[in-house]
Amino acid sequence: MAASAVLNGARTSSRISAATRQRILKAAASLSYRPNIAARALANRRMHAIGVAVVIDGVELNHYFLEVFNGLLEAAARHEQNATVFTLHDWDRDIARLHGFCDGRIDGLVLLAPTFQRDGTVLPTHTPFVAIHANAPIPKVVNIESDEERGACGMVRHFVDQGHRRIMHITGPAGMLGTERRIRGYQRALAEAQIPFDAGLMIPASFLTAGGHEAMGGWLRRNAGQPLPHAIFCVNDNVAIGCLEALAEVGLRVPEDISVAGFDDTLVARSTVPQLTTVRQPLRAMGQRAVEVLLAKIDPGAHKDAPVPDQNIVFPVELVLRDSVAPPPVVARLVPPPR
Amino acid sequence: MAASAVLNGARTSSRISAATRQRILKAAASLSYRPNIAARALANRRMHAIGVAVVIDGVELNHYFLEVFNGLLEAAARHEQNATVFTLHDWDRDIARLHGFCDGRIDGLVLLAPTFQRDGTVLPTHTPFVAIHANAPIPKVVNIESDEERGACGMVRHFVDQGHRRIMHITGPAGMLGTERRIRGYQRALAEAQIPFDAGLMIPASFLTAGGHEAMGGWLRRNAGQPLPHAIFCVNDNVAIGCLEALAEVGLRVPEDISVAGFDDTLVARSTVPQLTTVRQPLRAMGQRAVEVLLAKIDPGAHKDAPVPDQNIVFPVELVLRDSVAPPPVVARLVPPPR
DNA sequence: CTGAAAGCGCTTACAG
DNA sequence: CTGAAAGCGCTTACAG
Repeated sequence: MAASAVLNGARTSSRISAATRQRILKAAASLSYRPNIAARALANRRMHAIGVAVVIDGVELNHYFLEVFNGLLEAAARHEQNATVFTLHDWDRDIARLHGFCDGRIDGLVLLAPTFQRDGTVLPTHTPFVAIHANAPIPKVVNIESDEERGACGMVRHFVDQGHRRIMHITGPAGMLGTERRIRGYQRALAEAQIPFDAGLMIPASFLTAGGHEAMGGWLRRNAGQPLPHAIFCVNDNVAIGCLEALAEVGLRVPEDISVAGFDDTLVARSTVPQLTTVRQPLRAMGQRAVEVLLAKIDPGAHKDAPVPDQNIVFPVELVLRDSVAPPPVVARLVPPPR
Repeated sequence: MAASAVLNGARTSSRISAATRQRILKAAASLSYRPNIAARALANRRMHAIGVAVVIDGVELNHYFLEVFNGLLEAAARHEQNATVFTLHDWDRDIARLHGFCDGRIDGLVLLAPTFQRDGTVLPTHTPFVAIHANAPIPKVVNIESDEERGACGMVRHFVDQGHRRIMHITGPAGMLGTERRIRGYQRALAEAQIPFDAGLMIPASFLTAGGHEAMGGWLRRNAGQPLPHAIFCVNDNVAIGCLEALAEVGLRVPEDISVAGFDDTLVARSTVPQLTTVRQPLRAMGQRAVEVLLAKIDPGAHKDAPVPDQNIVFPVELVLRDSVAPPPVVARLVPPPR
């Protein structure tokens, strides 16, 4: 008991005499004592570890994940928590594995961009959860999101301010909340500018670079000789990069011939040529906040200053103006023939 | 005892009658029993978790980490292990934290690109380790590396085959093994081609995109009007991207005016314009192998088919030829003035 | 085939 | 101020 009290610092109120304290410290040092975390966890019911569940397919660099994950790791380290990663293949199919993770090895779990399709998914009880970018509300789980509609609307407004009228939108997969919110923002900005919505200028992709490449490349092939859009708003930075690739393949210059914008402001947005104008989501801060909310949920007593919010947390977004957007060319361009 | 035997499958040899087996199974189901991992770990001395220690500064996207980490996660999942990430700031300063991690929460630890500078660093005993891309030998720790010197040599040979003679090398930080091995390969290929080594064509950078950008940008500014190199071999893909940025800033085209190659073949190498010619290290496979070696070290009995090797594991590298290398221009170029 | 018992290494009332 | 004791939820000889 005395050893436990001394070695754990002032966590307990019992008073230990200086003499025995020294005796214990010396013994611990000479034995190079290290507490066993499993035993401590068993007694405490606290692992000081949080889990992060995420779908990683490994096909393409997931910059989104890396940014959020960095934030999670930072916040976890700051609060002396470990972070353990659970990779899933599919949110619905792997729901059983999710239950398996909640066997005491973690104190709480961050669901990173969960897309449960089945209604009434039963999450493990007794394990606190928090979600980031959840695709649909999850009962009793706070979701951390950003004001994507406003971001999309702001970017399209920026296009309009630059003089663009024929504005294309490369969307994400159908049925995704992020996809829908961007479309709403896109349409709202068009309506404000009294630009009629043209369904032919909205083409679906995935969230991947390859998807953006295919979507844009295909459209260019099908529309050779037709008027080129003035500007393209892409559902995220990866898709924007794929779009840049497809445009480069037919010899179009960005932003001289056509403007392109992304969404997210992952670190790649700065390493494209030209650097990408995009909508910044504070992904790292969102990851940090997720950890803080989760810890408050795990131990409300220790986090009275920052209690668990009773509704979703919406982070603001901001436009990041770089080099991939410029006023449209004076002479309207046509789609060049495939090379 | 019976419950444990039944619920753990055939792990033990004791025979349980079908009747009690059913009774146990039914009870477990009706209670929706989940074993507590901490208690199991305490009894077993096995957490079924491996740790990954890595320095992440968070300033720049670490594609290298993401690739290796993906391999680690895949292999860990395949062997039913969790992977928990420990982020360090500095290998030497955080050695105490490293000891702290070895408190039973993990069964073994992967050191990802450790750079211990102090000699005789004392790693925790009783915890199995494996290293990837260690900067120096660590006693009793298998290191997983690749044949970087051969890769560097091969890439510079490729330059020579294309007709390049003035070949620049943007190196990594001094004192790093990876830096030195690439320099050795670079110099060997030059010697083979009887191209005299020119110290003015070897400029140091970091491992980061910003480092490549600065190094190349600075050199171009200092050498305006001088002959331009034919080709540039960069210490890794990130640096190559920074180099591409700096070249674009002064209006140089790759590969028409100058050729550029990277090293690693991280996924970004395919998303630059032009796509990057580079040396492929099988980073994902190296991550996977690290897990396998570690598991064999943790439990040699269960891995008799793949015992722990008694020396370092060296993966082969290969040249990946994309679009950033071409024969040099017919008319020699000069370094353009800064814009 | 079955189950009582000890032990894994901690923490925490609780009684001196 | 101090320390014996029970308990966290498992596993594993061991004795019936």
